Amino acid sequence: MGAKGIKTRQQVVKTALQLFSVKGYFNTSINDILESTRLTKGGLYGHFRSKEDIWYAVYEEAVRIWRGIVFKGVRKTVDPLKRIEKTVENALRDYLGGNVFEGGCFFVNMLVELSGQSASMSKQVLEGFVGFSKLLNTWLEEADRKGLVKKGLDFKEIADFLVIAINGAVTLYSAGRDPATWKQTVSQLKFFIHQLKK
Amino acid sequence: MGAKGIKTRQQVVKTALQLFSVKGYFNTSINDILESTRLTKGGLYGHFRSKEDIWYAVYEEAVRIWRGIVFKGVRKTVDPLKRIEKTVENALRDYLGGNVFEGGCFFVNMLVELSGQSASMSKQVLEGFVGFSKLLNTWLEEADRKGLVKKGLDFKEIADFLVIAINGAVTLYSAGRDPATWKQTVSQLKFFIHQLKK
DNA sequence: AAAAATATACCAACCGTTCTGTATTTTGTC
DNA sequence: GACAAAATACAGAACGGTTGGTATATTTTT
Repeated sequence: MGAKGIKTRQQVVKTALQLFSVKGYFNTSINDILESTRLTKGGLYGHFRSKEDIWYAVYEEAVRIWRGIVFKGVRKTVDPLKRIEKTVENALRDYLGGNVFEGGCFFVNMLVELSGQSASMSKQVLEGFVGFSKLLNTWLEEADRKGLVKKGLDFKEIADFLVIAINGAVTLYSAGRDPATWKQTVSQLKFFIHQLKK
Repeated sequence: MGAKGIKTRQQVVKTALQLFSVKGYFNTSINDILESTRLTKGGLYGHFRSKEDIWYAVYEEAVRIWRGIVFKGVRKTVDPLKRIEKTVENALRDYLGGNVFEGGCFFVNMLVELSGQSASMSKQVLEGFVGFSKLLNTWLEEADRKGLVKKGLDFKEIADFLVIAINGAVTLYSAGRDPATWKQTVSQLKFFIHQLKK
């Protein structure tokens, strides 16, 4: 695979990512991708074996982008509660509010569309969310070990709730495009996290 | 329009509602509806002018069903905070957890799929959510007038947050089908509402 | 018999995919 | 660094099947 091929392949992935996020997977046709990339069918199918194949490549790219934004400046944050706060803020203000994907959040859109349609694809997305929740969970346990939070909290439930609230903001912001949606959620979740402190 | 016609029309709406909720609007074909209803195209297009026309009828039916479940036993609840609590519980336990629509929540699914695709259809769905939030808002103001809640609360923000959290639970429950998802959300939101009290 | 409901047959446009042929790069050899 | 051989990248036509929708004929209900 030469340098040229890699470049056009990346271009296809980049283009398909935006198209999938706006139009959805099923309602984005191969022709849509061809028109946006100025490729032809032969060119496209030289890089990907199928439409589903494109989706998996797009998913990986989306994860790469998402990680870069959501975990920016997070590793160096020592206080685990501050780290959670920072991550939530990044996810809502910079990722969601930053309109990184034209159609809102690629992952939520795909999760909703593919649930009950493609077991393997929706599983892939769902595992991403589960992994995110588990990460928040470990940070909560770290806060517990450091004696920063109240006793008797259900960390899994709290981590899940954070992910749930973020997801809810995504669905409404994607539709209404009112920045108040994610701003309010940041504010409410900061308050929520504050309530956990000792 | 005779009795027979009304009956088959209702049957189409009922069937299409389930299909749309599972497969989505675009990925449900007219043929899918025909196979499930054992009708033919001529029969179907005698009742509806277009696929979009079917969707609007389905939307109204979905609202009817949703209202029946979410507001069950709510009107007779005098305490506005209890009324909110009851509504949230109905929405998560009976509506979402009751698997009323096979594919999860029809409204959230449609909101995600139709945003940026059909302005008129997604607007219809979004207005439903806005209306729900406004209703919760009026109940919060009622609670305020009765001196039941703390001073200085942003009622719109709180009402929006409740809707957002419910929506987030919907997306994750629809995909994972783990009842813990909505149970945890009920628990967290009850706690959240409790915090508002004087 | 009139009216309503449904069936049949058909359309042009589009779907994802595969095929063959042809440029265009990349690579190995000198 | 020049040059041919090999590998890669791309174009474009064609495939069988499906899409939403329509016009007309037939059956069923009233």
